[in-house]
Amino acid sequence: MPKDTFFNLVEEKRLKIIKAAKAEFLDNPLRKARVSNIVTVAGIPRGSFYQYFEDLDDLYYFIVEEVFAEIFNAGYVYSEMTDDLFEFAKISFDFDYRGFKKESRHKYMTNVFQSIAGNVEYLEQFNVKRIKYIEDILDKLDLSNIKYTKREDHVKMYQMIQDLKISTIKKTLVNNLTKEEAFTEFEWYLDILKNGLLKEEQHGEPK
Amino acid sequence: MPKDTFFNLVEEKRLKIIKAAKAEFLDNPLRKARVSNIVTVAGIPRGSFYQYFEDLDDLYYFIVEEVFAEIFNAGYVYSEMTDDLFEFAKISFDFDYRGFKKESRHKYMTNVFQSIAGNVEYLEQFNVKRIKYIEDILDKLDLSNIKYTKREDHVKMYQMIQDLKISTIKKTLVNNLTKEEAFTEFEWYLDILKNGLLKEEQHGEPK
DNA sequence: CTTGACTTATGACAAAATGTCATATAAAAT
DNA sequence: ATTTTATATGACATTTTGTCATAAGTCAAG
Repeated sequence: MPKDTFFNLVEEKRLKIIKAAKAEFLDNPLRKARVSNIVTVAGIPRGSFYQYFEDLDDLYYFIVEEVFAEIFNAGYVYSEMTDDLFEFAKISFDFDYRGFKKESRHKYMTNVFQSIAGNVEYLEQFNVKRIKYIEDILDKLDLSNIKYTKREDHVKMYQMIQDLKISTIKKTLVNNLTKEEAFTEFEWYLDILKNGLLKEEQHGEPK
Repeated sequence: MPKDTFFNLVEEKRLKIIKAAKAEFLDNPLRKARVSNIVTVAGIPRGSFYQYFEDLDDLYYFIVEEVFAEIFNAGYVYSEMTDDLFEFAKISFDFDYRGFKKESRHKYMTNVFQSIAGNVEYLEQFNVKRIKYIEDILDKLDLSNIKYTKREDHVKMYQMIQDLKISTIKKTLVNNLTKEEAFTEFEWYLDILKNGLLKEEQHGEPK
């Protein structure tokens, strides 16, 4: 977490630093980002940087927080548009997809994923927020057509959809899929989630 | 790719370098790994390092390759044990899970995921190998109980299972689940894949 | 066995980057 | 006004990287 000194700064200066940092992280994964570039662009002395932040990681995760907050907020907005789980999945897929494709966001988020994917400590605390978010969204959806009824099952189910969304988006990036292809793919996944892989006559009972 | 010079080295020296590198990558994500540590531990002059490798990344991805090759090979072995898709999924989940829990592997793989997760170029070339692997495995399985019949659908289906496996393992790490909990969770996912989320009377036709 | 072409080894070094610290400045409190 | 507290600053020691000129080794051909 940035130090108090940083939060005490006049807004203008604080925003200038954030802007410079975002620019640096947009161009580089954490591994290649440099304090020296940020202070130059922000026009602050090097010493000040270390008055505000523990180190580069400190600033980095602070900014990642901000971006996820934006994403969550967008989710809340979209959850007002439908109460059908799968419809919501598609709408938010659309939003996430476009967010990723907007050049600025896409490169940035790619770098974000790279940098946080294996940071277990960070993931741990992020997970708490994520579950809170999921529960909020679930409250707004009508799940009467779902065969599972426990809250924890619903959370897992939602996470499953979320994972598929992310992996579809990743695949889109890796394989350079068009928007239509990405959508078709995602809908294919949703279809399996709805109806299962097995032929109908083979279906067993849920546990 | 390491330079020819590296591959021309006498085996002993080559292995010493690989060993030192693995130790360094075990302790640190790529971001924190240092050439200086590796050369010290391996007992080679700094200049030599740059005779063998382009830079640290070069060595890193070379070693990652080796680890994935091991994982794939294990998959081939396990695919001899059953021809049922879901049974195979469970067996390989068990293997992957244990691999991750073996302290040495777990920390290492965590770092690996962190470092490659967002490297689109690397993922791109890795993806080709992955699909080759998936197709090999699919050939050994009996898929007559699956409602989808196209090869490309089978590949997607397999990737889906694979993604769930990985995300379950990640969740295990983040939430410190026991082996039993991890298994229950993974089986819950498989159940959805088999039978779907919707109540039976709501099932639609596959497209 | 010697010459020459090619490959490998080595560590000194310039350049880049980090994090610290003593000192200067400003702001707030008494 | 004076003291205390918070902030600003850039020089500096330290760490790390990647390069390069030179030394040493290998090996085939004459």
